[in-house]
Amino acid sequence: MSNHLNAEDATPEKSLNFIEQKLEADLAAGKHGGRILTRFPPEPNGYLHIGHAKAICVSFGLAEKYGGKTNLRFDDTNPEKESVEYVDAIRRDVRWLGFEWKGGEFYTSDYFDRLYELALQLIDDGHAYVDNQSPDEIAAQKGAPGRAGTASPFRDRAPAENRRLFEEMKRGECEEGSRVLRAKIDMAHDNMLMRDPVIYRIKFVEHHRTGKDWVIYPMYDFAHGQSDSMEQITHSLCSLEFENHRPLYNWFISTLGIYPSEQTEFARLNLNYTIMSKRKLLRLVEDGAVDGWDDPRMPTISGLRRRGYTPQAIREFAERVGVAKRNNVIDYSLLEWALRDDLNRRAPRVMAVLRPIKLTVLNYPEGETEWLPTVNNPEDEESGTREIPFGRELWMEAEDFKVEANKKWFRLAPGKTVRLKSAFIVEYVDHVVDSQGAVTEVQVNYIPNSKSGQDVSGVKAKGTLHWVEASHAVDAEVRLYDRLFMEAEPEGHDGRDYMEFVNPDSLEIVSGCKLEPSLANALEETVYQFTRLGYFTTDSKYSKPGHLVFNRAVTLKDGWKG
RNA sequence: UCCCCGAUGGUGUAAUGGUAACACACUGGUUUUUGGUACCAAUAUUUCAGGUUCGAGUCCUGGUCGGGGAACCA
Repeated sequence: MSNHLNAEDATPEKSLNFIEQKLEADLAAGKHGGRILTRFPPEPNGYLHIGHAKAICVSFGLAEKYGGKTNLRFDDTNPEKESVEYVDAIRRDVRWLGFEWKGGEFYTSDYFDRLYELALQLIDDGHAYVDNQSPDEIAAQKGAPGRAGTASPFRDRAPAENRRLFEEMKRGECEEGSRVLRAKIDMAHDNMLMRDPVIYRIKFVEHHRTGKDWVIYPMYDFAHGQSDSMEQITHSLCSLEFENHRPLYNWFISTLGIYPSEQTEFARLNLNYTIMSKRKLLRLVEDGAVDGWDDPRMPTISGLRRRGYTPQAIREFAERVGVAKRNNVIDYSLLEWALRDDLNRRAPRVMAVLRPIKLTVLNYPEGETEWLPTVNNPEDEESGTREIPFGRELWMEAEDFKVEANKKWFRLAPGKTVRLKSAFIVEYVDHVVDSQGAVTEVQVNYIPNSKSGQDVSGVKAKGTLHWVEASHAVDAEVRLYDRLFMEAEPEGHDGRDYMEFVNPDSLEIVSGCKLEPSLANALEETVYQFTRLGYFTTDSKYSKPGHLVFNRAVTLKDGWKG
């Protein structure tokens, strides 16, 4: 191994994850003719979530890295739970993440004819049989881990009879549940999945693509590997839960003698304080615990998008999470870090006051306004400047004033002096309290020669506050979010339903917020930094020109331990 | 009870028989017209017991712990 201690420009070789290592080895060995073709195969029975985002980044990202392509394939073999709404949402989300399915768009349902032929081939070769037993009977004969199963009385039917019976199933001549087609493998196999798995079942259910054409549908195990094979997928990457399915995957491919796609499993993403199961997310939607699949608190891609997350942040997050075979639970803070890191560099800074109280500059002339220049983003020279109005009547954040404050308090309080961001230094004069004892107004004097950028006052102000000039302010509603679940692992409590842990305070709607005037024309899909408050974007569902609604994507990191 | 997989700081991920590293989080400091950012520093790691080897996180054996596995779901 070489080492580059003395080479200053030596970029450290980034180590490869185990799949990259396999890909490089396969490429070097000339496997698959040096071709890389992966696939992303969601079932259209729900919206994609952050866990899928990782899978997408892995399958699409790896193919991209090694000059290959990726297919998008909808694994639509169970018409009961699937719909075109989900198909459309999935296409939109993958594209939004920045990936194109250059290998093509496919549907397992497109292969129903071919799959049927393969089933016949299995039957003719004596590798499959029609079983007339009930689900309960079949289950009972499965045996148990460590205990062999027993053969179905129909296991040794002749191929010709099996073919006739299976054709009857296809023609819709049998009742649902009356027959299934089973692969004939080994009822004593250590892997329960190899104990003559059911591969076709009867369902008189209309399919969102094939309509009423079919009344028999292939099971996952009979459809997935063969679909991979038909598309000549070289590397079929999936999550660890399918490890037990790999022997079956390979059995069908070798028994059928079709293209040898290969399955490799990696650990799926788990995030704390949320859940990652389409079925469970669906329940949140159906029970009205959230405002749809794209509720900004949802870990769905569409929810994150509505919340203000960027594709870049999600992809960086997936990159940081890594690819390995060990089960993991990622800290939610890593996701937030990725967002802040991205937005810090790109988000325009603006000023907004969420919980306004009056800030009156006593020594500033009444009715006068001046426009002060301010930078759009200190991290980005090219973002330029804009002007914001300043006057006698301002709004300030209620929590930036305290009647009694100690030395560590940098904000406004009796005796304190602060800088108003991009404007002047002001010093406390007085404050007004209402009958409840709440402060409604703070009065200050400004120091005229302390103007931002040309400060010759010599006055030091420890703190800097955001503010908005009152006469030009724009009203808005702002939605603040907290984690959806109060428990780090809402699914990890035996005997307790995850719905019990839904955080009742995960949404806070704040109205009467005051924004600087430029925000009247806030752009959709632009995420702004509200100075000192966090990153916000207009809500795609509720925000309208006359009624602005902003979502807070994430707060700024708060280093103040006051 | 049987099969498969895994185990490295708080959380992830690397080290491919040769000095256990990187990121996030946490803590402290410097800079700062965002208590942000940036920068610096500090804390903290190989599941256990044997074995092979000059040398083991890595290989072998066994244990322990964790995950997955019996659906006419995917």
